[in-house]
Amino acid sequence: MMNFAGTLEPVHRQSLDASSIDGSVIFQIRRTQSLLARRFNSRFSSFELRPGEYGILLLIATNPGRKQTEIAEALGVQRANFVPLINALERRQLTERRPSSQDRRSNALYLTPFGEDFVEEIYRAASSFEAECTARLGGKKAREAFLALLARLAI
Amino acid sequence: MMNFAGTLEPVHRQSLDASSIDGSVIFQIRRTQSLLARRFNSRFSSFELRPGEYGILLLIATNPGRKQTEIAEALGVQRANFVPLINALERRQLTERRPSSQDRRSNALYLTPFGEDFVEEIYRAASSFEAECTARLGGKKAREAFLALLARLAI
DNA sequence: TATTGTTATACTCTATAACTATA
DNA sequence: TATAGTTATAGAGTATAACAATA
Repeated sequence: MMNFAGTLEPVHRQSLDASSIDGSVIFQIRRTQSLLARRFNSRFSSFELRPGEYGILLLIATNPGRKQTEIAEALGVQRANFVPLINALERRQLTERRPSSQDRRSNALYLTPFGEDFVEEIYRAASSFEAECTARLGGKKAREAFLALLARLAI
Repeated sequence: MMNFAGTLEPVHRQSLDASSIDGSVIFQIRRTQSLLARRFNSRFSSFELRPGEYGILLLIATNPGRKQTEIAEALGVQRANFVPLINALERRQLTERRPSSQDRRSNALYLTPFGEDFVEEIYRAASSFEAECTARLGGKKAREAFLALLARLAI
């Protein structure tokens, strides 16, 4: 057969030949993303927090008072799927909805004081997680290069 | 608040400030992977083929006669979840299970002749998809660098 | 008419436990 | 006793349609 780095021939050895998928951007990004998500979840298991929920908290922290649709869109989550996520955070007293003064259709989202403390705490854990990623990548320059390549792919 | 590139302050402007998640490896790889998967699926919609199924076909093509567990493990899929995937491919006459001669517990996996033709066909589509990724990344050197960075992250 | 939040629903992907038949 | 394949099940994540309240 073939791979994406060049040509290929059939193989039948002791160890399985995975070069056809190892050289593929779509497969490798899928595998690495999946592994990183598992790593993140196990690291944050004590906080009972998934990457999506942490993203919501971060975005509300840096953008208090925005409506649900705006936060959801920035995260790439559809507004219908955002509802149970924000419900769970609200049930844990981390966030609150306040009726918007300008538009009575929308909810303005805020962190509670407890939520603020919580975000500060998990931010430290997230920073160390990101620092570990930076180390694996090979330093700050490699990290910037990696983020730039991800951004180019996503255009 | 803060982001992973440096320090941050609260913001409240017209457009939402997403720098806290845009500078994060875990969020950016998640977003890009999700976007690429959607792009792949829409590109391959005529083949009714998802990335995982295409991966199975590629691996069987390059490693005919291997047992299910080996193919599943190479893809990072658990053997329990592999069963419905290979069932679907077999129902479409793309692959077949043959009883192993050495070990009657295991199934040796093969492409059917029709499956061989099918893989050749979708390989052309996949190659153009990968070529498009290469172009977005900025050329072959950038692609190699990107795959190397993904591999470092996954260690 | 269009938008915000919501409910309901469905499909994929992933994770775990337990069963059977073989080894 | 361990392994290969299978079944069942449950949890995330994601997608679409439709509704009420409001613009």
